[in-house]
Amino acid sequence: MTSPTSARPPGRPRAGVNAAVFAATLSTVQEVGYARATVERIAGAAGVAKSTVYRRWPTKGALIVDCLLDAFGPAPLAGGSRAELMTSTIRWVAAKVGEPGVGDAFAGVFSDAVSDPALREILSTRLQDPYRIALQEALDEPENRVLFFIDVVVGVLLHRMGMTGEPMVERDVDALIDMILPHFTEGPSRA
Amino acid sequence: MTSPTSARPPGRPRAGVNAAVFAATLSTVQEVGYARATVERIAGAAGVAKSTVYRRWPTKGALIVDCLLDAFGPAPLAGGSRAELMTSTIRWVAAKVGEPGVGDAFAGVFSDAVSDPALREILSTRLQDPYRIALQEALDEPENRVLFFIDVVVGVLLHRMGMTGEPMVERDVDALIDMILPHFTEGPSRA
DNA sequence: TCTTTTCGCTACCTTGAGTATCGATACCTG
DNA sequence: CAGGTATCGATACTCAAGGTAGCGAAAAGA
Repeated sequence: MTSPTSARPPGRPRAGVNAAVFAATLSTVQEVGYARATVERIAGAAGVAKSTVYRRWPTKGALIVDCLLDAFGPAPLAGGSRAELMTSTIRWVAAKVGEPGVGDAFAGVFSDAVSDPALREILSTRLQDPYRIALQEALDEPENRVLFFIDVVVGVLLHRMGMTGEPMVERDVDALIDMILPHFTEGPSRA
Repeated sequence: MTSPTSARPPGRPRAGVNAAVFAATLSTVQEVGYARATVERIAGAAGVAKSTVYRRWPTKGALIVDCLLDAFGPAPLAGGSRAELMTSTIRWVAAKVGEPGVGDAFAGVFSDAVSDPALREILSTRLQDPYRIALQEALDEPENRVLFFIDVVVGVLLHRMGMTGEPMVERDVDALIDMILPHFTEGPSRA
C-alpha cells in the first residue's frame, strides 16, 4: 500500500466543489443542451475556474460519467420476486433518465462514446459494470442476458429521449415492463 | 407552380458525385470513427472539394442523414403474417446497422441530434417518419405503438453498438425478436 | 517560516464546422 | 459563336470548444 487511507496528502486540500460542479453540469445541460454545455460554462455556473475542473477530470466525458454516477447512485435492488426486482429497476432507470439534465447528459456522453473508444471504456467500466454486476447477482442471470436487459432498458429510454427530446411517458414505460418481463420470467431459454 | 418538373434549371449541371460522397462517408466513418470523420476528410476520400459537399448539404448532420437514407433504402415490407413482417423488419434493421460504417454513422448522428433540435427534426422527419408511416400501414397499428416499436428495435441495436463498438450478434437479435413478437401479437392492449 | 498543493485567471494551441471568394468549367439559349 | 448562369476545386478565413501551460495567491501541515 503506497498510501494508507488515514494518510492525508500534504499541500492545500481540495475544496468541496465536486457537488457544485455536478449540480452545475446537470442544470447547464438542461438549460442549453449537451453540445452547448461547454466545460467553461459549467465551471462558470459552478463558480469555479475551468482549470479547476480539468484538474479533477481529465476530459469532459469523464466529468459527465462521474456526474451521472453521482446522479444515479446505488441501484435500489430491494428484494422481492424477480418480476418485482426487474419492474422496480426499470422504473428507477426511467425515473432517473427523466430527471432534469440527466437524460440529456446520458444521451450526450453516450453519443460521444460512439466514436471515442477511451470514453467508451470509461462508460462501460465505471457506469455500466457496477450495475451489471449487481443485477447479475440479484437476478441470477448470466452476463450476456443482463447485458441484453440493459441494452433494452437503456437503449429504449435513450432512443425516445434522443428522438423526441422528452423522457418516455409512464404509459410507455408500462409497455416496456410488460414486454420485458415475460421474456425474462416465463421462458428463460427460448432463444 | 414556380418550377415544373420538366424545367431544367440553367447553369452548369451538378456532377453525379452524391454516390461517391455517400460511399466515402461510410468508409471514412468505418475507418476513423464518427468524430474523426470530418467533412474535409470525407470530401477528400470522395475526390471532391469540401465546398462542393457544403453546396449540397447544409450541415454534416444532413449529409449523414441522407447517407443513411441511401444506405437503408426502402423498407422491404414484403407481405405475410404480422409476425413475419415484424421479424423480417427487425432482421433488416439489424443487418443494416451491422453493415460497415452504417451503425457508427447512425449512432453518431443520433448522438449529435440529442443536443441539436434542428438535426433532431431532420432525423425524425426525413429518416424515421417514412419508415414509421410505412409500418403503420403494414402493421395496422396506431402511431404510438409503432413509435414504441421503433424505439425498441433501433434503441437496442444502437445501444449495443455504442457500448461495445460491435453490432449485435445474431443470437441476441433472435432474443430481441423473441421478446418483441409476443408483446405485439398476443396481447395488443395489455398495458 | 517553509513546503506542498490547490485555487482563479489568462493566454494559448489545435481541431473541426461552416463561410466567402475566385478563377475555371459545363451547359443552355439566342 | 457569344452571353448567362450555376457548378467545381482551391484556398483562406471565422468561430467555438476541448484541452494545456504558466502565473501569483491562498490554504493547510511541519
